Amino acid sequence: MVKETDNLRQNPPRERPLDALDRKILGALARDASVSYAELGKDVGLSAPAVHERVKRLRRAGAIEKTMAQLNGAAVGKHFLAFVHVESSGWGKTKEVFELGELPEVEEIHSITGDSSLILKVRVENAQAMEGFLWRLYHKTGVRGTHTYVVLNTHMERGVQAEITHELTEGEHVK
Amino acid sequence: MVKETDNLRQNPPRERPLDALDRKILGALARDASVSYAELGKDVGLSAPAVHERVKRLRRAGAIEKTMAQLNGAAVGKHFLAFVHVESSGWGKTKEVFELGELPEVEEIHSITGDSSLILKVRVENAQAMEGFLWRLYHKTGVRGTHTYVVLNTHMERGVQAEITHELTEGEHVK
DNA sequence: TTCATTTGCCGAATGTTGTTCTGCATTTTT
DNA sequence: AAAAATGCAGAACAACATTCGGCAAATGAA
Repeated sequence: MVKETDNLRQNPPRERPLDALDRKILGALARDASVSYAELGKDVGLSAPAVHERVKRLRRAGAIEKTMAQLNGAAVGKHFLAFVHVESSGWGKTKEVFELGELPEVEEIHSITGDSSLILKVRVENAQAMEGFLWRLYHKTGVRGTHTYVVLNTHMERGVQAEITHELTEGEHVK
Repeated sequence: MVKETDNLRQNPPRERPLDALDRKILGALARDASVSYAELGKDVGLSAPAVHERVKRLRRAGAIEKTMAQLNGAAVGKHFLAFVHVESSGWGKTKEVFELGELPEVEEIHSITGDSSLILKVRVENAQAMEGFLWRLYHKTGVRGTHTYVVLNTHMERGVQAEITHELTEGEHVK
Protein backbone atom coordinates (compact mmCIF):
# COMPACT_ATOMS: atom_id res chain seq x y z
CA MET A 1 0.00 0.00 0.00
CA VAL A 2 1.06 3.54 -0.69
CA LYS A 3 1.73 5.66 2.32
CA GLU A 4 0.56 9.24 2.30
CA THR A 5 4.04 10.50 2.89
CA ASP A 6 5.53 8.81 -0.12
CA ASN A 7 5.38 11.95 -2.19
CA LEU A 8 6.81 14.19 0.46
CA ARG A 9 10.46 15.09 0.68
CA GLN A 10 12.40 13.93 3.70
CA ASN A 11 14.63 16.98 3.68
CA PRO A 12 13.82 20.42 2.40
CA PRO A 13 15.69 21.24 -0.81
CA ARG A 14 19.03 22.61 0.21
CA GLU A 15 19.76 25.96 -1.31
CA ARG A 16 22.16 25.72 -4.16
CA PRO A 17 24.80 28.41 -4.41
CA LEU A 18 23.92 29.75 -7.86
CA ASP A 19 26.12 28.15 -10.47
CA ALA A 20 27.36 29.91 -13.59
CA LEU A 21 24.26 29.01 -15.58
CA ASP A 22 21.96 30.45 -12.93
CA ARG A 23 23.87 33.70 -12.98
CA LYS A 24 23.74 33.86 -16.76
CA ILE A 25 19.99 33.36 -16.65
CA LEU A 26 19.55 35.98 -13.95
CA GLY A 27 21.70 38.42 -15.85
CA ALA A 28 19.72 37.96 -19.03
CA LEU A 29 16.37 38.30 -17.28
CA ALA A 30 17.50 41.38 -15.37
CA ARG A 31 18.32 43.01 -18.70
CA ASP A 32 15.22 41.85 -20.53
CA ALA A 33 12.55 39.61 -19.08
CA SER A 34 10.66 39.37 -22.35
CA VAL A 35 12.93 36.80 -23.94
CA SER A 36 11.51 33.37 -24.60
CA TYR A 37 12.79 30.32 -22.78
CA ALA A 38 13.96 28.95 -26.12
CA GLU A 39 16.17 31.96 -26.82
CA LEU A 40 17.39 32.02 -23.25
CA GLY A 41 18.22 28.36 -23.57
CA LYS A 42 20.36 28.96 -26.63
CA ASP A 43 22.31 31.63 -24.78
CA VAL A 44 23.15 29.45 -21.81
CA GLY A 45 23.22 26.11 -23.59
CA LEU A 46 20.11 24.46 -22.25
CA SER A 47 16.73 23.36 -23.55
CA ALA A 48 13.65 25.46 -22.99
CA PRO A 49 12.15 23.21 -20.29
CA ALA A 50 15.47 23.09 -18.45
CA VAL A 51 15.69 26.87 -18.35
CA HIS A 52 12.08 27.05 -17.30
CA GLU A 53 12.71 24.78 -14.37
CA ARG A 54 15.72 26.79 -13.25
CA VAL A 55 13.76 30.01 -13.45
CA LYS A 56 10.99 28.48 -11.37
CA ARG A 57 13.56 27.45 -8.79
CA LEU A 58 15.17 30.90 -8.78
CA ARG A 59 11.72 32.36 -8.28
CA ARG A 60 10.94 30.06 -5.37
CA ALA A 61 14.31 30.76 -3.81
CA GLY A 62 13.60 34.48 -3.98
CA ALA A 63 16.50 35.34 -6.27
CA ILE A 64 13.91 36.64 -8.72
CA GLU A 65 11.50 38.75 -6.73
CA LYS A 66 9.23 39.68 -9.58
CA THR A 67 9.18 40.70 -13.19
CA MET A 68 8.11 44.28 -13.73
CA ALA A 69 7.86 47.00 -16.34
CA GLN A 70 10.40 49.76 -15.94
CA LEU A 71 8.62 53.05 -16.51
CA ASN A 72 10.09 56.34 -17.68
CA GLY A 73 9.69 58.99 -15.03
CA ALA A 74 9.28 61.89 -17.41
CA ALA A 75 6.83 59.95 -19.56
CA VAL A 76 4.52 59.44 -16.59
CA GLY A 77 4.81 63.12 -15.69
CA LYS A 78 7.42 62.91 -12.94
CA HIS A 79 10.18 65.29 -13.91
CA PHE A 80 11.66 65.86 -10.50
CA LEU A 81 13.86 63.34 -8.70
CA ALA A 82 15.54 63.85 -5.34
CA PHE A 83 17.24 61.98 -2.55
CA VAL A 84 16.03 63.13 0.84
CA HIS A 85 18.13 62.47 3.91
CA VAL A 86 16.03 62.44 7.05
CA GLU A 87 17.39 62.89 10.52
CA SER A 88 14.93 61.62 13.06
CA SER A 89 15.07 61.61 16.82
CA GLY A 90 14.63 58.62 19.06
CA TRP A 91 13.95 55.03 18.29
CA GLY A 92 10.78 53.78 16.74
CA LYS A 93 9.91 57.28 15.64
CA THR A 94 10.83 56.48 12.08
CA LYS A 95 7.68 54.41 11.83
CA GLU A 96 5.72 57.54 11.10
CA VAL A 97 7.93 58.35 8.18
CA PHE A 98 7.28 54.91 6.74
CA GLU A 99 3.67 55.93 6.27
CA LEU A 100 4.90 58.19 3.49
CA GLY A 101 5.84 55.02 1.68
CA GLU A 102 2.20 54.72 0.73
CA LEU A 103 2.71 57.61 -1.65
CA PRO A 104 3.58 56.41 -5.15
CA GLU A 105 6.14 59.20 -5.30
CA VAL A 106 8.34 57.44 -2.75
CA GLU A 107 10.41 54.78 -4.46
CA GLU A 108 12.92 53.83 -1.82
CA ILE A 109 13.30 54.00 1.94
CA HIS A 110 16.59 52.97 3.53
CA SER A 111 17.82 53.06 7.10
CA ILE A 112 21.38 54.28 7.44
CA THR A 113 23.68 54.47 10.45
CA GLY A 114 21.24 53.44 13.09
CA ASP A 115 17.53 53.53 13.31
CA SER A 116 17.30 57.28 13.35
CA SER A 117 18.52 58.27 9.94
CA LEU A 118 16.88 57.57 6.61
CA ILE A 119 17.44 58.03 2.91
CA LEU A 120 14.37 58.48 0.74
CA LYS A 121 14.26 58.37 -3.03
CA VAL A 122 11.39 60.53 -4.18
CA ARG A 123 10.15 61.21 -7.71
CA VAL A 124 7.48 63.87 -8.16
CA GLU A 125 5.92 65.97 -10.91
CA ASN A 126 7.77 69.20 -10.29
CA ALA A 127 9.38 71.41 -7.68
CA GLN A 128 6.05 72.40 -6.24
CA ALA A 129 5.12 68.79 -5.62
CA MET A 130 8.51 68.34 -3.98
CA GLU A 131 7.72 71.17 -1.65
CA GLY A 132 4.39 69.55 -0.86
CA PHE A 133 6.11 66.30 -0.06
CA LEU A 134 8.69 67.90 2.19
CA TRP A 135 5.89 69.73 3.97
CA ARG A 136 4.27 66.43 4.75
CA LEU A 137 7.59 64.99 5.81
CA TYR A 138 8.35 67.81 8.21
CA HIS A 139 5.06 67.29 9.96
CA LYS A 140 5.85 63.74 10.90
CA THR A 141 6.77 63.48 14.56
CA GLY A 142 10.37 62.63 15.13
CA VAL A 143 11.67 64.36 12.04
CA ARG A 144 14.37 66.67 13.26
CA GLY A 145 15.79 67.75 9.96
CA THR A 146 16.14 66.87 6.32
CA HIS A 147 18.54 67.48 3.52
CA THR A 148 17.39 67.22 -0.07
CA TYR A 149 19.70 66.43 -2.95
CA VAL A 150 18.02 67.35 -6.20
CA VAL A 151 18.98 65.22 -9.17
CA LEU A 152 19.81 67.27 -12.23
CA ASN A 153 20.61 64.40 -14.52
CA THR A 154 20.38 60.65 -14.21
CA HIS A 155 23.24 59.02 -16.06
CA MET A 156 22.38 55.46 -15.14
CA GLU A 157 19.59 53.72 -13.32
CA ARG A 158 19.10 49.98 -13.25
CA GLY A 159 18.19 47.14 -10.98
CA VAL A 160 20.33 44.63 -9.15
CA GLN A 161 22.80 43.04 -11.54
CA ALA A 162 23.63 39.36 -11.35
CA GLU A 163 27.31 39.73 -12.16
CA ILE A 164 29.98 40.19 -9.51
CA THR A 165 33.36 41.85 -9.93
CA HIS A 166 35.62 39.60 -7.95
CA GLU A 167 38.56 41.96 -8.28
CA LEU A 168 36.92 44.21 -5.73
CA THR A 169 37.40 41.71 -2.93
CA GLU A 170 40.84 40.54 -3.93
CA GLY A 171 42.37 43.39 -2.07
CA GLU A 172 45.17 43.99 -4.52
CA HIS A 173 44.93 47.63 -3.65
CA VAL A 174 46.31 47.02 -0.19
CA LYS A 175 49.93 48.10 -0.27
CA MET B 1 -2.13 53.36 -59.40
CA VAL B 2 -0.94 53.17 -55.84
CA LYS B 3 1.54 55.80 -54.83
CA GLU B 4 4.43 54.82 -52.65
CA THR B 5 3.44 57.28 -50.02
CA ASP B 6 -0.04 55.93 -49.59
CA ASN B 7 0.91 53.96 -46.51
CA LEU B 8 2.86 56.75 -44.92
CA ARG B 9 1.41 59.12 -42.40
CA GLN B 10 1.24 62.77 -43.29
CA ASN B 11 1.86 63.81 -39.72
CA PRO B 12 3.72 61.90 -37.06
CA PRO B 13 1.42 60.54 -34.36
CA ARG B 14 0.95 63.28 -31.85
CA GLU B 15 1.82 62.18 -28.36
CA ARG B 16 -1.23 61.55 -26.30
CA PRO B 17 -1.14 62.66 -22.68
CA LEU B 18 -1.74 59.30 -21.01
CA ASP B 19 -5.40 58.84 -20.22
CA ALA B 20 -6.72 57.03 -17.18
CA LEU B 21 -6.62 53.65 -18.92
CA ASP B 22 -2.98 54.08 -19.88
CA ARG B 23 -2.08 54.88 -16.32
CA LYS B 24 -3.97 51.86 -15.04
CA ILE B 25 -2.13 49.66 -17.48
CA LEU B 26 1.24 51.17 -16.57
CA GLY B 27 0.49 50.78 -12.88
CA ALA B 28 -0.42 47.14 -13.29
CA LEU B 29 2.63 46.35 -15.39
CA ALA B 30 4.96 48.17 -13.02
CA ARG B 31 3.68 45.95 -10.22
CA ASP B 32 3.70 42.72 -12.19
CA ALA B 33 4.59 42.41 -15.83
CA SER B 34 3.69 38.72 -15.98
CA VAL B 35 -0.06 39.23 -16.20
CA SER B 36 -1.75 38.22 -19.43
CA TYR B 37 -3.33 40.76 -21.70
CA ALA B 38 -6.69 39.10 -21.09
CA GLU B 39 -6.47 39.64 -17.32
CA LEU B 40 -5.15 43.11 -17.78
CA GLY B 41 -8.04 43.80 -20.10
CA LYS B 42 -10.58 42.73 -17.50
CA ASP B 43 -9.02 45.07 -14.97
CA VAL B 44 -9.20 48.13 -17.18
CA GLY B 45 -12.26 47.20 -19.18
CA LEU B 46 -10.78 46.43 -22.58
CA SER B 47 -10.27 43.45 -24.83
CA ALA B 48 -6.93 41.71 -25.01
CA PRO B 49 -5.97 43.09 -28.44
CA ALA B 50 -6.90 46.60 -27.34
CA VAL B 51 -4.65 46.37 -24.30
CA HIS B 52 -1.93 44.92 -26.45
CA GLU B 53 -2.10 47.84 -28.82
CA ARG B 54 -1.91 50.34 -26.00
CA VAL B 55 1.07 48.59 -24.49
CA LYS B 56 2.81 48.65 -27.84
CA ARG B 57 2.15 52.36 -28.09
CA LEU B 58 3.39 52.97 -24.55
CA ARG B 59 6.50 51.04 -25.44
CA ARG B 60 7.10 53.06 -28.59
CA ALA B 61 6.50 56.29 -26.72
CA GLY B 62 9.11 55.29 -24.17
CA ALA B 63 6.77 55.24 -21.21
CA ILE B 64 7.69 51.58 -20.80
CA GLU B 65 11.45 51.39 -21.11
CA LYS B 66 11.73 47.64 -20.71
CA THR B 67 10.39 44.73 -18.75
CA MET B 68 12.93 43.23 -16.41
CA ALA B 69 13.35 40.74 -13.60
CA GLN B 70 13.87 42.31 -10.20
CA LEU B 71 16.63 40.38 -8.46
CA ASN B 72 17.23 40.01 -4.76
CA GLY B 73 20.56 41.51 -3.79
CA ALA B 74 21.30 39.07 -1.00
CA ALA B 75 20.30 36.10 -3.13
CA VAL B 76 22.89 37.01 -5.75
CA GLY B 77 25.51 37.48 -3.05
CA LYS B 78 25.42 41.24 -2.68
CA HIS B 79 24.83 41.94 0.98
CA PHE B 80 26.19 45.44 1.12
CA LEU B 81 24.39 48.50 -0.21
CA ALA B 82 25.58 52.09 0.01
CA PHE B 83 24.99 55.52 -1.43
CA VAL B 84 28.23 57.25 -2.28
CA HIS B 85 28.32 61.03 -2.64
CA VAL B 86 31.18 62.12 -4.85
CA GLU B 87 32.60 65.61 -4.88
CA SER B 88 34.57 66.17 -8.02
CA SER B 89 36.53 69.16 -9.18
CA GLY B 90 36.14 70.96 -12.46
CA TRP B 91 33.84 70.36 -15.36
CA GLY B 92 34.00 67.32 -17.53
CA LYS B 93 36.07 65.54 -14.95
CA THR B 94 33.14 63.45 -13.91
CA LYS B 95 33.45 61.55 -17.15
CA GLU B 96 36.11 59.40 -15.58
CA VAL B 97 33.79 58.44 -12.78
CA PHE B 98 31.22 57.31 -15.31
CA GLU B 99 33.62 54.57 -16.34
CA LEU B 100 32.83 52.93 -13.04
CA GLY B 101 29.34 52.48 -14.37
CA GLU B 102 30.66 49.51 -16.29
CA LEU B 103 30.89 47.67 -13.01
CA PRO B 104 27.74 45.63 -12.33
CA GLU B 105 27.98 46.79 -8.72
CA VAL B 106 27.04 50.33 -9.70
CA GLU B 107 23.28 50.61 -10.08
CA GLU B 108 22.71 54.32 -10.32
CA ILE B 109 24.66 57.46 -11.20
CA HIS B 110 23.04 60.85 -10.72
CA SER B 111 24.34 64.37 -11.12
CA ILE B 112 23.32 66.72 -8.34
CA THR B 113 23.82 70.44 -7.85
CA GLY B 114 25.99 71.09 -10.82
CA ASP B 115 28.23 68.95 -12.89
CA SER B 116 30.73 68.34 -10.15
CA SER B 117 28.77 66.37 -7.62
CA LEU B 118 27.42 62.87 -7.99
CA ILE B 119 25.38 60.32 -6.13
CA LEU B 120 26.20 56.67 -6.74
CA LYS B 121 24.15 53.71 -5.67
CA VAL B 122 26.47 50.77 -5.20
CA ARG B 123 25.69 47.19 -4.19
CA VAL B 124 28.57 44.87 -3.45
CA GLU B 125 29.27 41.54 -1.79
CA ASN B 126 30.59 42.81 1.50
CA ALA B 127 32.49 45.56 3.27
CA GLN B 128 35.76 44.49 1.73
CA ALA B 129 34.36 44.81 -1.76
CA MET B 130 33.08 48.23 -0.80
CA GLU B 131 36.56 49.22 0.20
CA GLY B 132 37.83 47.93 -3.11
CA PHE B 133 35.28 50.01 -4.97
CA LEU B 134 36.07 53.17 -3.04
CA TRP B 135 39.73 52.60 -3.73
CA ARG B 136 39.02 52.57 -7.42
CA LEU B 137 36.82 55.61 -7.08
CA TYR B 138 39.46 57.59 -5.26
CA HIS B 139 41.94 56.98 -8.02
CA LYS B 140 39.79 58.61 -10.66
CA THR B 141 41.11 62.04 -11.54
CA GLY B 142 38.87 64.82 -10.42
CA VAL B 143 37.56 63.04 -7.36
CA ARG B 144 38.14 65.40 -4.48
CA GLY B 145 36.22 63.64 -1.80
CA THR B 146 33.49 61.12 -1.11
CA HIS B 147 31.00 60.38 1.59
CA THR B 148 29.53 56.92 1.91
CA TYR B 149 26.16 56.24 3.51
CA VAL B 150 25.92 52.57 4.35
CA VAL B 151 22.44 51.12 4.20
CA LEU B 152 21.59 49.04 7.23
CA ASN B 153 18.10 48.09 6.19
CA THR B 154 16.05 48.62 3.07
CA HIS B 155 12.42 49.17 3.97
CA MET B 156 11.18 49.75 0.45
CA GLU B 157 12.65 49.60 -3.03
CA ARG B 158 10.63 49.78 -6.19
CA GLY B 159 10.60 51.31 -9.62
CA VAL B 160 8.83 54.34 -10.99
CA GLN B 161 5.16 54.22 -10.11
CA ALA B 162 2.50 55.31 -12.57
CA GLU B 163 0.24 56.94 -10.02
CA ILE B 164 0.48 60.59 -9.07
CA THR B 165 -0.61 62.21 -5.80
CA HIS B 166 -2.19 65.42 -6.98
CA GLU B 167 -2.55 66.71 -3.44
CA LEU B 168 1.16 67.39 -3.41
CA THR B 169 0.85 70.12 -6.01
CA GLU B 170 -2.33 71.64 -4.73
CA GLY B 171 -0.37 73.68 -2.29
CA GLU B 172 -2.88 73.44 0.51
CA HIS B 173 0.04 73.60 2.88
CA VAL B 174 0.71 77.19 1.95
CA LYS B 175 -0.70 79.32 4.70
C1' DT C 1 31.63 -0.94 -3.43
C1' DT C 2 26.72 -1.55 -4.58
C1' DC C 3 22.12 -0.37 -4.66
C1' DA C 4 18.51 3.07 -4.18
C1' DT C 5 17.13 7.74 -4.56
C1' DT C 6 17.31 12.08 -6.27
C1' DT C 7 18.50 15.45 -9.56
C1' DG C 8 18.78 17.80 -13.91
C1' DC C 9 18.10 17.43 -18.49
C1' DC C 10 15.94 16.53 -23.15
C1' DG C 11 12.24 15.65 -26.74
C1' DA C 12 7.62 15.43 -27.61
C1' DA C 13 2.83 16.64 -26.64
C1' DT C 14 -0.49 19.87 -24.89
C1' DG C 15 -2.68 24.10 -23.49
C1' DT C 16 -2.45 28.93 -22.90
C1' DT C 17 -1.27 33.19 -24.55
C1' DG C 18 0.54 36.61 -27.66
C1' DT C 19 -0.23 38.53 -32.12
C1' DT C 20 -2.38 39.53 -36.43
C1' DC C 21 -6.30 40.43 -39.21
C1' DT C 22 -10.91 42.10 -40.52
C1' DG C 23 -14.63 44.90 -39.82
C1' DC C 24 -17.14 48.45 -37.45
C1' DA C 25 -18.19 52.71 -34.99
C1' DT C 26 -16.42 57.04 -33.48
C1' DT C 27 -13.70 60.84 -33.84
C1' DT C 28 -10.86 64.05 -36.20
C1' DT C 29 -9.34 66.48 -40.23
C1' DT C 30 -9.83 68.69 -44.67
C1' DA D 1 -20.08 67.20 -45.60
C1' DA D 2 -16.79 64.09 -47.12
C1' DA D 3 -12.58 61.72 -46.08
C1' DA D 4 -9.18 59.99 -43.28
C1' DA D 5 -7.62 58.20 -39.07
C1' DT D 6 -8.35 56.22 -34.69
C1' DG D 7 -9.64 52.78 -31.19
C1' DC D 8 -11.89 48.73 -30.27
C1' DA D 9 -13.95 43.82 -30.47
C1' DG D 10 -14.22 39.06 -32.29
C1' DA D 11 -12.16 35.49 -34.69
C1' DA D 12 -8.16 33.10 -36.69
C1' DC D 13 -3.49 32.07 -36.38
C1' DA D 14 1.16 31.44 -34.65
C1' DA D 15 4.27 31.32 -30.96
C1' DC D 16 5.22 30.25 -26.62
C1' DA D 17 4.86 28.42 -21.86
C1' DT D 18 4.06 24.35 -19.46
C1' DT D 19 3.59 19.49 -18.58
C1' DC D 20 4.89 14.78 -19.15
C1' DG D 21 7.74 10.62 -19.67
C1' DG D 22 12.04 8.81 -19.91
C1' DC D 23 16.99 8.87 -19.47
C1' DA D 24 21.65 9.55 -17.55
C1' DA D 25 24.44 11.39 -14.08
C1' DA D 26 25.04 12.54 -9.43
C1' DT D 27 24.09 11.74 -4.71
C1' DG D 28 23.33 9.25 -0.46
C1' DA D 29 22.84 4.93 2.20
C1' DA D 30 24.03 0.40 3.33
